Amino acid sequence: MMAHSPNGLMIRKLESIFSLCEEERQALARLPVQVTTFKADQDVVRIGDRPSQSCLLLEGFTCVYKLTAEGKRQIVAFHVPGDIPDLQSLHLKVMDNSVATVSACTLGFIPHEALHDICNRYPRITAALWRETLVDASIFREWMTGIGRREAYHRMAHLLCELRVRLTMVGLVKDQTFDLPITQTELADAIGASTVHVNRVLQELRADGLIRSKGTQVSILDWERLKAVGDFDPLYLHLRQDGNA
Amino acid sequence: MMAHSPNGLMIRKLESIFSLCEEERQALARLPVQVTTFKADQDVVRIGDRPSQSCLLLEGFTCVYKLTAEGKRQIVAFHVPGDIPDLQSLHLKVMDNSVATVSACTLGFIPHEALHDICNRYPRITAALWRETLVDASIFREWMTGIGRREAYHRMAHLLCELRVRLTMVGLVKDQTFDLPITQTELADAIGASTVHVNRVLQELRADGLIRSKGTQVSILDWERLKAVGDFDPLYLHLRQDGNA
DNA sequence: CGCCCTCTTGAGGTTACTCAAATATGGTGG
DNA sequence: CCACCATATTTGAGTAACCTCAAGAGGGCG
Repeated sequence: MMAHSPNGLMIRKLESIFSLCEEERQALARLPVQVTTFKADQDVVRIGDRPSQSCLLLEGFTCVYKLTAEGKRQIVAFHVPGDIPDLQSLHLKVMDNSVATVSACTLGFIPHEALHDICNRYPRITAALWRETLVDASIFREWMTGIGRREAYHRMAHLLCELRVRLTMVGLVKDQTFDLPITQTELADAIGASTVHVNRVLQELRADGLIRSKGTQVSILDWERLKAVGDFDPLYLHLRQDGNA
Repeated sequence: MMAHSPNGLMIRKLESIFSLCEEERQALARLPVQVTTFKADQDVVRIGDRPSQSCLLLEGFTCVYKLTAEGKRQIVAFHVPGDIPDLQSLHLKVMDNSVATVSACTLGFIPHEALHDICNRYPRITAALWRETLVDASIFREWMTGIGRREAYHRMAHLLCELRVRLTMVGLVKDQTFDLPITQTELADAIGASTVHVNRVLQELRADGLIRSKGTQVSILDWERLKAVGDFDPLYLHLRQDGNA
């Protein structure tokens, strides 16, 4: 659907943060990226692993999750094309979470060595990657606030708002509609609710005329009201321009 | 109680991650730090602010919090001496959360300019500070997992485990006892529960012989069982040595 | 001594969970 | 193209965890 050159996706992303000079752009283009495809529901890295590479998501959706001793799962993040789900492993040797595909995915693996190399040479690229991890952290804070202090109905609206904005940034939203190949069980694990409750909350959002869904396609029928219901303020995404276009 | 030189605290912290060379140590010692004291319950920075400095916590406890539209508060992090609660503002211009003191505090403010300067000159210091923000993010993930998937009784045990380990790292635990000047309302905002429920959960932890408290002093009576109840694995804190000494 | 803040207790109500089963959907092979 | 299977969604009913409201009991400080 997109992502011709894996490096191109990354370059475009960094360009949205600051203007790269020619030298930086070429250094990024030279990064060795090993492209691999995954089926849905496969672990990419697991808690306890010590990866020697990070993965750039080129196509599809991934999630970051943790399990409790009781075997319950919490999804702490979804990632969309252009994101680097395990960038943290560049500086934290042992994974404290797992990363799995949600849909079929194309991933580009970049050796840590190459990333360290480019960071040592180009401080602005270091800053941009650091910034990426800071935005991830900001999203964690926002999700935590939702899980701790908002009801499930509002959390679901909030999540849909966030996905709509992030997918817009990478050109995956058309006519207020985007593909969301995420099951209700996965949505439940993300918002900290049961599958049954997510089902009821989604029905309520549909009944209230906020969204519509056909298969994996989700359409937002009333963006302003959905934002209001979700208590959604895109500030925490730290976008250049806000994604309301 | 500690922290003679503000810079000393930071140097000791970074030394626990990697060995600084003399030049790096001196550069850190030269960082301009403006020391200020705060009373309890005061905002240090607010959501929406665009700080030109970051603050190093020298004494006391601070928290990071967000508010929902309904006016409910979620505390997403506590910080202990040696932490830099708003280090993120070095690369994210607008604050997406507020930072407040929980107890009376001493803070050292360091201009972003000086931090950028030292980062440009010493890539290993950049890496260490980046790593700090990654550990913060790891803690967010763990808290989110707790709030989403563990019951309040277990979350409270988990939080006490975490504070015990982090305070041990900075020498603030003696005989399984530490000072915890955090009200039950604040604990409630941190674990995503009501004050009433926190009160009952604490009583249960005491009745179960896991902890004891006198005023703001908390003693851990059975570390192994508290860890088990809290489903606590210190992996996510990414310590050099585990804090079980 | 009295005030304010925090902690504690009780009671009733709500959100959301679990268990269980039925229905729909989508992909696959005959 | 259809039958079949696995997976996902939907529904119902009973239950548990937790919340809100309200009021009383410390406890530290001016």
